Order: sequence, then structure tokens, then C-alpha cells
Amino acid sequence: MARRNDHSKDELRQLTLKAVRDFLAIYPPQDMSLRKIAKLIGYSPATIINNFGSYGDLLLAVNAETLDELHALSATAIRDESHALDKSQALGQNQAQVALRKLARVYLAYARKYPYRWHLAFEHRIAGQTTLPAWQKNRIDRLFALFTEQLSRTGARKSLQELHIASRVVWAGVHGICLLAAGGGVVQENNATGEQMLDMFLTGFLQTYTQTTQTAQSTMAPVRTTIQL
Amino acid sequence: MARRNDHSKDELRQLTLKAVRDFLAIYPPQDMSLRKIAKLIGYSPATIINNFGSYGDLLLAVNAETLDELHALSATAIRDESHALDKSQALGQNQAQVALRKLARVYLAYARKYPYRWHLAFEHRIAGQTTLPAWQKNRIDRLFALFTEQLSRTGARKSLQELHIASRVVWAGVHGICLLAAGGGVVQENNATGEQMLDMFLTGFLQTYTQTTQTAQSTMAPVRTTIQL
DNA sequence: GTGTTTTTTTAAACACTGTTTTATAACGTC
DNA sequence: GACGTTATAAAACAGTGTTTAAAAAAACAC
Repeated sequence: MARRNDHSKDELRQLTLKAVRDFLAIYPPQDMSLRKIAKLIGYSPATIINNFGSYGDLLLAVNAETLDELHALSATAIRDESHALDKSQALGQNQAQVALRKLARVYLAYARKYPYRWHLAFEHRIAGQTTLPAWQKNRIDRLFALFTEQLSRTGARKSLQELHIASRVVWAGVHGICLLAAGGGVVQENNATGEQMLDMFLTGFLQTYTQTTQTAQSTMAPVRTTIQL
Repeated sequence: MARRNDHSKDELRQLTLKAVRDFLAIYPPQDMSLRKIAKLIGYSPATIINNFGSYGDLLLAVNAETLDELHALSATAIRDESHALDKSQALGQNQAQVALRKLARVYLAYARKYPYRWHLAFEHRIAGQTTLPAWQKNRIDRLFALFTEQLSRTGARKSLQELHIASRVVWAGVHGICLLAAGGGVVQENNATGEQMLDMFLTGFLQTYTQTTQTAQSTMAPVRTTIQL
């Protein structure tokens, strides 16, 4: 009811975010609620809403943290390969492939270590919010950029458009495999490890990607381009 | 309050499921509620719970329908390639690759046409339900089996384990690409079409998969097998 | 046909949820 | 010390899924 001034505005923000992080380290997102978090930090629900705007905005802020953390871990993991001197072109190309494999492993490790936060960041639909804010979209794009960057260093001669598509394909594959390997959802794989799946995926994709040139890409029989259900 | 006997138990079940389907054709799952569906079919919320067990079980039933429909469409789409006479081995191998491409297109078309139901079926976490029932897991496995079957017909000499892994990799790639292409989630791709991504993915993967043999698969530099965050 | 049992249905209550409103206590400023 | 601002929360509100209790219709028994 009264002003407490126990924490500054920013302290309270960090306190709240930490409470959510701690909660999601144990319980899934669907078990979380504004009131539970409020009780956890010893403030009223209205206070959290005053600071974040809404419960959905709080989740958005948590997701931003998650994406930042994942990006930082990814960037650190490939720093060696990324910043190495390109003494020979062949060396750089190999380093790029190693970097892509490391990127994939970081994703998998993160999805396994923080499954609930990872799920929340990538599948959460904000109630009533039709499109997510630009600062969140930028964080996603920054993750894609890591893949784009390494793919461009593989030495494969591709158009910008093909490079763009390839980065999405690699990300999508890694993400789908992490969904299977991290479990917790409707799809879950037990007979194959995430490492096995990532290895087979990247080996298969990169081998063709680094061999075929821009124009002569499709050696397959053509298929009707769009399927009507 | 009183007995009405307007519909039989099964009629009411179908009526409810249709109401959910119609709702999800327009509004996303997070906007749906037990009470809205009840109002839609002219029954009380308790009646739906009596017939399905809980709201979560109703969603589970809807997801079962979705998975059945997706499986039926997939099986139909590849029937020609699947049941064609294997006059020559080479023909059969090519048919398998065409079938896999068709499978992927059906997935993409379905995710685009029924995005809300598709999302619900693959990302919904049932509250309190730690593991989904066996009859639901079987439906997922049946989808995987379609991929496994066609991969085994490509003519690639692989162990059963490799075949198993490959089917998961292909499914994961297709699923991840559909997530990007169908949109509505946190990740969404606008500069590349789903068809382009699927083509690049399958071309890349299948080319290596059908060329490399069981033992000599990894031509890449070895990477630390597990990453610690 | 009457009485009993069974089945179907729902209204009401319950324990939650996120959000808004309103009041109040503490702070900084003059 | 009085005044406006700011931080905080209690209470009210509208919504959620679920449980309980009761009532009415149908089915059955004799």
C-alpha cells in the first residue's frame, strides 16, 4: 500500500527476471503465473505489471535475455574459428565448417540445459500480440546472422539469395533436431542422440553445399512446385 | 439442468470437435477457451468435461484428428511413388526421392492451410501432463515411419540405426522449415519461400545420403563431442 | 400406470488467472 | 510544514478450468 523503496526500479526489474529464471529452471512455463512470481519476490502482482507493462511483456523480457545469452555463448564458441587468420583459403573453409558444427552444438547444449526457457523463447505466442516487437526480431536475426556469416566463409560460390536461404535451412534443421533431442514436447526422440542427428544433418548439407555451384544445383527430378490439399 | 437428449454421446463429441476446428480456423489456440466452445455448441462447460475428461483432453483429441489428417494426406500423396512396381532399382530409388519431396510439400501445405491446428498439434504442452498418452505417441511414430520407409527405398546402404537417425533428421529439417515458412511464431522467414528452403535441404541431404556408405561417412574434421556451457 | 433407478445436464461454487482502480504512505521540493 | 510526485498494494473485476450438487428426463421394474 505504501512506498517501500527497498529496490530501485532497475533492481526490481532484475529481481523479477531472476525469479522467472529460477522458476523456469524447475517448472515449465505453463505452471508459471504472475502471482507466483510476485509472491516469490515479495511484491504485489500490480507492481510487476507497473514495471513491465503486462505479464506478456515480462515473458518477452525473459525471452530477450534468453536470446542474448544464446547469442553470446554462440559467438564465444566460434570466436577462435571466426577470428583466425585466413592464411590459406582451404584452412578458412574448414574453420567455417567447424564453426557451424560448434554453433549447432551450442544450440543443443543450451536447449538441454535450459529446456523451459529455450521453449518459451522459441514457441511462446504472446496473447493478443500479433507481431513481436522489432527489438525482439532483431535478436532472432542476430542469431541467423551467425549462421550466414560462417556459411559465407565455406568458400561455396553462391548468390546472396542462396546464402540467405542456406542459413535459414541450417538454422531450421538445427532447431528441429534440438526439438527432438531436448524433449519435453509432443515430439521426442530417444533412440538417436542429438549429436548423431546434428552430425548427419550438417555432414549431408555442407558436403553438397560446398560442392555444387550456384546455377547447377538441382540434379533431381522436378516436382510440382505447390501442393494443393 | 435437465436431460436433453438432443445428441448422442458420439454426436456431441463430433459436434465439439467440429466447433474447435472451426474456431481454430479463425483464431489462435491461446484465444480459445472451454467456455467459448461450450457456448458455441450450446452446451455447458461441464458437459464437455464430462465427455472428454478435461479441457486438455479435448485439445489432445483435436490434435489426434490433426495428426490423422496429416498422415492420411501424406500417405495419399506418395501412394503413386510408393506402390509403383520396382521394375528397375534405379527407378525405385528416384521414386523414393520424389516421394520424400512430396512428403515435405504436404507438410508445408498443411502447416500453411491450418496453421493454428498445426501449431497446436506440435507445440502444445498439456498442463500437468508430463508424458503424452501412447495412442498419441503412436500417431507421431506413424508420421516418422513415412519418412523411414521412403529413405529405405533410396538404395543407400545404411544400417538400421543410420536409417532411423536419417528419418528423424529429415523430419526435423522439414518441421523446422515449416515453422519458418508457416509463420505465426517468434521465428518467421519472409525473404525465402518454404519451397526454396525445402528444395535446398532435401537436395543437400539426399545427395550425400545416397552417395556415402555406412562406414565412411564423416569426412569432416572431428569436433569435441559434447559442449559444456 | 406407478415407483424406482439410472443417465444426462447444468447451475453454482471454487480456486485460480491477468488486469484495473483506488487509496495510501513515503519521498523530493519549495 | 505543506505540496505534488512516485511507488506500492488491497480490492474489485472479468475471465479461466474444474468440482459439486441438484434436477429433470429417460429407462426400467413390477
